[in-house]
Amino acid sequence: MPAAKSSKDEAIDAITDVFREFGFDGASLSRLSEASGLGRSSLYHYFPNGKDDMAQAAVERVSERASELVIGPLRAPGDPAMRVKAAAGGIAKFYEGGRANCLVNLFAFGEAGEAAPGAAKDMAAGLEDAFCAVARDAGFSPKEARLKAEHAIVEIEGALVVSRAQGSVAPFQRALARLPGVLTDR
Amino acid sequence: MPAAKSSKDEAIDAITDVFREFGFDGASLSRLSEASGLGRSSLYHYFPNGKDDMAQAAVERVSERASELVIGPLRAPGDPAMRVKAAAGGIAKFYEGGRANCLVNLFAFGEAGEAAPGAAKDMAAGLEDAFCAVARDAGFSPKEARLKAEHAIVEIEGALVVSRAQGSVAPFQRALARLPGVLTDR
DNA sequence: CTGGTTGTACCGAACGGACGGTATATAAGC
DNA sequence: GCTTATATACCGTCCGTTCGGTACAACCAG
Repeated sequence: MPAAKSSKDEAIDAITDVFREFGFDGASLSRLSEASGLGRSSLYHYFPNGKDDMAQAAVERVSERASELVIGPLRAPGDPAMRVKAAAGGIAKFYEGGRANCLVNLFAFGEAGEAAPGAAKDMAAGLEDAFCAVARDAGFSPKEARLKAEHAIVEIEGALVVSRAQGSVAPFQRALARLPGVLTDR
Repeated sequence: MPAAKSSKDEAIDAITDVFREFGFDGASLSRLSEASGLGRSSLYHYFPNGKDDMAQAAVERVSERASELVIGPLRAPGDPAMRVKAAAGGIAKFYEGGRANCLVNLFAFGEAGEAAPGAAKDMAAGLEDAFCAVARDAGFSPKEARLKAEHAIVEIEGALVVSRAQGSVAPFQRALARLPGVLTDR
């Protein structure tokens, strides 16, 4: 099967972009409809529970990309520092070089139900686990590795906030450059 | 002057809390009215330009607190590392131990005009300048100090995001503990 | 092959309600 | 009486959601 993208599939891509740009509240049905090319009621055909369903689909889509781009490289064999460097490249792609926002941050506010923020949190937890495993491979104790993984997530989330506030991706790029040190240096 | 708090002054406190909890879009006039104890008309009496005025007042209020609690200690005389430790205590208070959110992050989304996000950005810039000065006192070049200051802001913003997502202030507390190292260690 | 049924994809219009904001009137303080 | 402050009622707009309905393909009975 050549995977012939369904129109729902394409809609999810568009919807995801809207959520990442405007957050949950800011992603109005009008915007979602326009971006996806589907009428309001068509959206409800695919997502019977409305915005919450759409947000959840967006998180799932984003989680898949995170798995491919970031967690994959982290789990690959090889030198931990090199794996982190590869993952940093994936992170840059994932966040469009620092221009895109993180759903974990975005869905923490607004009227989103429980499902989407929970799923976003799960995705972050998966990422932290992968960071943690790399730190352990670099020789750190489980406790140390867990802290280093948390530190890495903090740097990424913070860099996204700062980059967005300043309108420049430079802080994000610098944070990515720090990442190998954060995770593998004593 | 015993500063006899005006009713507008008290309203700003309440309004600020609402913005910090719900963000710009989430801070509806109903919520702002209820929290401040002022009717709609009174709010518009004090803030003729509506929500944008209120948001700007909130940023100003918050900036004052940041000056007292964080920038003040950073500018005090003494050992740089000690000054950072004192400032970390101020930051903890400022963010209610990690429970409160940062307006720089919150106002970067939603329908806020230009003024409030701009003012929030200015506050962050002031904070970064103060961090930068400490790093220079610790012996770093202007360029190095600037990067360290940015790094410090990144850690704080990121820690707030992670703490909020996880519903625990522990990541924030750990980031604060890292702060002296970030700013003064070679 | 045909006519009818069923299911899927999709749409525009409309709903009730909440939104940010305004107008007018009343009341209190100097 | 004038300014300041607050209440009531209302405005138009947009929100998320639902409704009624169309277009079309697939299936199935005769």
